[in-house]
Amino acid sequence: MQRDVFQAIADPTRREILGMIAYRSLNVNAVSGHFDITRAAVYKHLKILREAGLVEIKQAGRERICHAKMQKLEVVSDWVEQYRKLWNQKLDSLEAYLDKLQNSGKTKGGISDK
Amino acid sequence: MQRDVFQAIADPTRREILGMIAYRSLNVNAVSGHFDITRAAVYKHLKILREAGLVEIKQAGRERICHAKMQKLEVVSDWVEQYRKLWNQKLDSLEAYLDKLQNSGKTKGGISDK
DNA sequence: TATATATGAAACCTTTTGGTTTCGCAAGTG
DNA sequence: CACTTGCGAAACCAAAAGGTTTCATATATA
Repeated sequence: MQRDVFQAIADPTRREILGMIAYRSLNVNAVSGHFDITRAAVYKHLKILREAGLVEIKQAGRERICHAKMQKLEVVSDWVEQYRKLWNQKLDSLEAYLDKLQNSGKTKGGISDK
Repeated sequence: MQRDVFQAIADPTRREILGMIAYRSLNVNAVSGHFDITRAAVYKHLKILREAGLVEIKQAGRERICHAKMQKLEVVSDWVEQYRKLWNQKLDSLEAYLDKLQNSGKTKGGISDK
């Protein structure tokens, strides 16, 4: 439980599962039917997604319906977006600017002085 | 090479490395110095980040300077943001709406008809 | 030149992943 | 009730991950 969302979405099969059920919940069989791997393997992926909070499974008769909880992706969004300014701007000029900073403030270490 | 960015950022150590060098490039030793694991282990993480295109390493004398290439995160941003509307809106009402859609169009399978 | 620094890479190890088979059980159905 | 469906879980496996130690090599420096 409380598995890392970053790790949960690292696997392409799991991202595909999320895409499948994002707008339309499906039962376990329907999900596994879209893949070439066994139902058991898909079930394991679902378990990992559940542990990350990205999927909830509710019983309906003998079926278990998989619901995507995409709001859990917000932690990923937050992490990525904090760096957006680093690639949204003209990177060349930004890098030139940062290089200047780096060359003027060498005392902090990291890159050894020559 | 051409390693998956999602998998590259799945590891917390690698995300921390990226955070360290995002605004200020560092040499390999400086990066590994911030972790309790061995330099060799950090070097392996750097290798994975490099293979994903998230880090570039340039030689400078006997040092190798690690530069973060955060624009590579855009593929992650794109994937996540396509689902933002699913959690930005009042989810309860959206889900109710989708449930209606689901109950009216049962022919497509997925959830078996009762 | 001898020594110290900064890396790269190989060999080896343990745990985690991603899969497969197999078996058991609960819930609908004929 | 017997049978089919839809799952969940266990046992087992090979490969990948994440680490460690060790060794070789290139670049500075005293």
